[in-house]
Amino acid sequence: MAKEITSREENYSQWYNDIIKKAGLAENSPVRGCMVIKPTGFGIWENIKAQLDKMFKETGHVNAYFPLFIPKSFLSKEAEHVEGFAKECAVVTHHRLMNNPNGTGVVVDPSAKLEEELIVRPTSETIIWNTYKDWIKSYRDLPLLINQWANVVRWELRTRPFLRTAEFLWQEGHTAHATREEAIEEANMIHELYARFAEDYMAMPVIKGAKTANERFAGAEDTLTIEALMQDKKALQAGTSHFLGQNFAKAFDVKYSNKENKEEFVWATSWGVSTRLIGGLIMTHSDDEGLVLPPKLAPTQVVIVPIPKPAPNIMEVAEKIAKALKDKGITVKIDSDETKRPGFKFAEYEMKGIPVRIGIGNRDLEKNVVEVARRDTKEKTSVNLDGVSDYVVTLLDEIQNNLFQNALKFREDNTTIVDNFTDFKDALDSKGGFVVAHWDGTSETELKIKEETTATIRCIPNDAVEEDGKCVFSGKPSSKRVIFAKSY
RNA sequence: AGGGGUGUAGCGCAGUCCGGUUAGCGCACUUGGUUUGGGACCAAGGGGUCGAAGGUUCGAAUCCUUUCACCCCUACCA
Repeated sequence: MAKEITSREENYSQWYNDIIKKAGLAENSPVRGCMVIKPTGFGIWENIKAQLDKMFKETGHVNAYFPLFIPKSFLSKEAEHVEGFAKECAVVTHHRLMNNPNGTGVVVDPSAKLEEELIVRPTSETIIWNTYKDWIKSYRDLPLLINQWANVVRWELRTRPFLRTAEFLWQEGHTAHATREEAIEEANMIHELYARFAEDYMAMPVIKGAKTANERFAGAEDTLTIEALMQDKKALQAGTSHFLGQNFAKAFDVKYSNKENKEEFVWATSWGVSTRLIGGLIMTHSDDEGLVLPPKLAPTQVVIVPIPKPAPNIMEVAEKIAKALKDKGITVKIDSDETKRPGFKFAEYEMKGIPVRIGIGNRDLEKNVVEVARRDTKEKTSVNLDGVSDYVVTLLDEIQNNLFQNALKFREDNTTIVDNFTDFKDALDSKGGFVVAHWDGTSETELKIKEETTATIRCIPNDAVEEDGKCVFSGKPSSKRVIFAKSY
């Protein structure tokens, strides 16, 4: 049978696109850079969302919703912020269409021009801070801990499904605090939360660290990031948490009265993860046979494939197993479609990344067993009927853990520590991955390295050890190593 | 943004150089039958403004002009 998925070795980008298509995650839409997220892809997002939402609520946040459209003037209130986003904003200029007077179709009605143009939110800081201005009067109103689940639009030139799309889904948290320390603590706490989510649920190991000034969010004082390494040895920024200082409070005049009745500007954070995580998920675990999903985020965790040979009780057994699994909180699908042969289904479900497949046929039932196959290693085991559900529960855990360990090993194997620029370039060219080196802390050096190698500083890791060293590029003194990589 | 490539049925493609009946093939789809432990087989069907617009011509998927979209590589990008 013909290979349906291009191998990673042959063409990594094509492999990525093939996975998305063949696993039914998403497809392109008539609008450039926008995609239709199909039920399977959206199912993954729903699981990501459900878990993160729970974690946000557990840490005291509440959800709200702010408008899609933002008055153009809002964006210009924070200088760096406008600089960061102005080039990629969709702008609404009119509010009405009319029949084309010279022919068929519709045209924009020139008489329906808006007084003030609206931009489609590329992120919501401005409209949210404009609102917070009215909500925050006293220290008693703080902290304000709000999250929203929304879509945003950034008019990107070059797009890739999930990784960089013109419209994407995300959550954005926006918090206001009385003190600098409290806001920094909030940004750190969310940073840790993101890392925990990435590792425990996505089975995607991440490096926690701070962005350099060059890579920081437009308008932030400090940007914290989780960085993951993809199978093509490129880094993916998977989630960011920003300490915004008082920049937005000052731009939107958000003040509160403290206990001494003195007016002060509030301190802010914002933080987000997006549907980009799905791209990260694909590129962390999947193989040349198709998608591989960590059990904790798989929309369907187990598929049961009955082999329809004369054995009257096969469906009965399948139903029984399905019920036992559902009782344990596992999502199960029974595929009883008799127009497709079992072999086809096996290949199909592997391509779709369903973590565990259970095959039930005559041969098994004679021995009172079923065949349990795991997607990650493709191993098959005969399991006694009585213990199937317990076995599967344990197996799902094991798969989740195995995926994480494999990804971690991959990252370790592709992390190189270097002490001079020759080795630095060599490591990037011959091996790729994370390159750990001393840096003198200047933007100038960072940009020069970027020019010469295209690699950027992904982050200054939280756990970097203090040590005396020399910048790999300039030779100037450095106190700790940072992570360089080519990135998405 | 530069370079390269591709647009013909839902998907993958042939046909285009050298214009000529009714535009083909594989997969998928529909119906019937035989099958079913790693991508089944037989038979009969349905499905196309040949990416779009304009032009040349008796005649255009094919030639010319314009345009749009997508893919790959390089660059850019939070």
